[in-house]
Amino acid sequence: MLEGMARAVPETHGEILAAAARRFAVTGYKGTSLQDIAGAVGCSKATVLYHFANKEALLSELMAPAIAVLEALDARIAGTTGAAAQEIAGECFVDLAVRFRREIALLRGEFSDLLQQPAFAHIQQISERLITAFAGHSDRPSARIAALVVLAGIAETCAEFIDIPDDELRPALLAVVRRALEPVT
Amino acid sequence: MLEGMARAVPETHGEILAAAARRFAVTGYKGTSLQDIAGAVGCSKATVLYHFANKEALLSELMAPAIAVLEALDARIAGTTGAAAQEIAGECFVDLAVRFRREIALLRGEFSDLLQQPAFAHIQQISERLITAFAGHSDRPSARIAALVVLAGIAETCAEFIDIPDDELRPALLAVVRRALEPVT
DNA sequence: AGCATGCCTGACCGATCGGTCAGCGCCTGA
DNA sequence: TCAGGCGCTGACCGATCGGTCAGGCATGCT
Repeated sequence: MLEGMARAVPETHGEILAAAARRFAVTGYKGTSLQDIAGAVGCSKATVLYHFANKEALLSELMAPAIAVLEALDARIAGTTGAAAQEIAGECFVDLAVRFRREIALLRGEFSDLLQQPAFAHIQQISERLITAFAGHSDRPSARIAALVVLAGIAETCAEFIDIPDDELRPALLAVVRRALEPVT
Repeated sequence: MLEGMARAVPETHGEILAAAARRFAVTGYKGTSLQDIAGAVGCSKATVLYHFANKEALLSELMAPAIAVLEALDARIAGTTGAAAQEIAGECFVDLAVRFRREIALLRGEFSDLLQQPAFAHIQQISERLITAFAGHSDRPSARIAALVVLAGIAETCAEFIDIPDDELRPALLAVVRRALEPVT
């Protein structure tokens, strides 16, 4: 059974995944039909649904790595408070957003819709904790507003700048975060 | 023919417009069907299409005031440069975003899609000029990145905080803008 | 009375969506 | 040699979308 042996042909699963990632990033999740993906791969729509139980399963598998890192981020900021929380959350989130630009791009605007699905239910809580960290655990509304501006702004900006190199995007974003967040009293 | 006379019944046009604004702000443009709107008003889908040529016409009429103010903003920032451009653009845009929160909310994520339509074609150019102004007309990539973070962050935040009073949201946003934008060299 | 006009509607249309299903060809192990 | 599973497909399904259309029902003018 030599499991190291190269399997001859069947890389369709991965091809579908890659094509879906490309199409979702441009047209969004709802805006991309299974037909579109199948066409990009060069197979039939039925083949897509042979490799993935349904459209949502495709999305889940596509988002899995990003979600794993997001959960790691959540654990990382769990014990922090004040200015340290702001700094650590800023660094980690910018890193995540830059790395997973494509995954963020495909959620454009559908974020709140897709979040409703049970598969992504806990992400809502994580983003809530992220905002709290960005606000330096301050109760002041202005702190929370600044936190949301930064969070949403970074996400949108990463989705927009998909082509420029990471090394250019990351430090610029980090600088914005450090400037924009309200200093803890 | 006494044109001042109160017309007896027919306020359906306005009711449809109001209901559409409410539904769009929650479900988005693409996510809201003409059925939904008709149901909210209490009339048939055919009635909606009797008062409006098509779905896009409904959106256009809904967005008209916001677009008018946006164009005024564009004219206002036309002759500015450097730090003055940042300050004026910031004040005007925050004002616009807060006032037209609902209109912004209904574009959530569909912004880039709807922008393609000829009716909103020039908005793309306006937002381009807005980013340039936020960047203080600097060519540095980091300045443009900061500008986009601020622009997108404000829009998203306004769409999120639809309930809190203007007087609370506006100053907080202005403070973030002044902090976040990269100082002109 | 008769006619026109404005507002509204149910029925219907073609297109597209996500998803199902029976069955095809092909490779492989017994 | 042949049975069986794997990858894949075209045809099809019900639902929903935006949009059309002929006609109903008042109201008001002549």
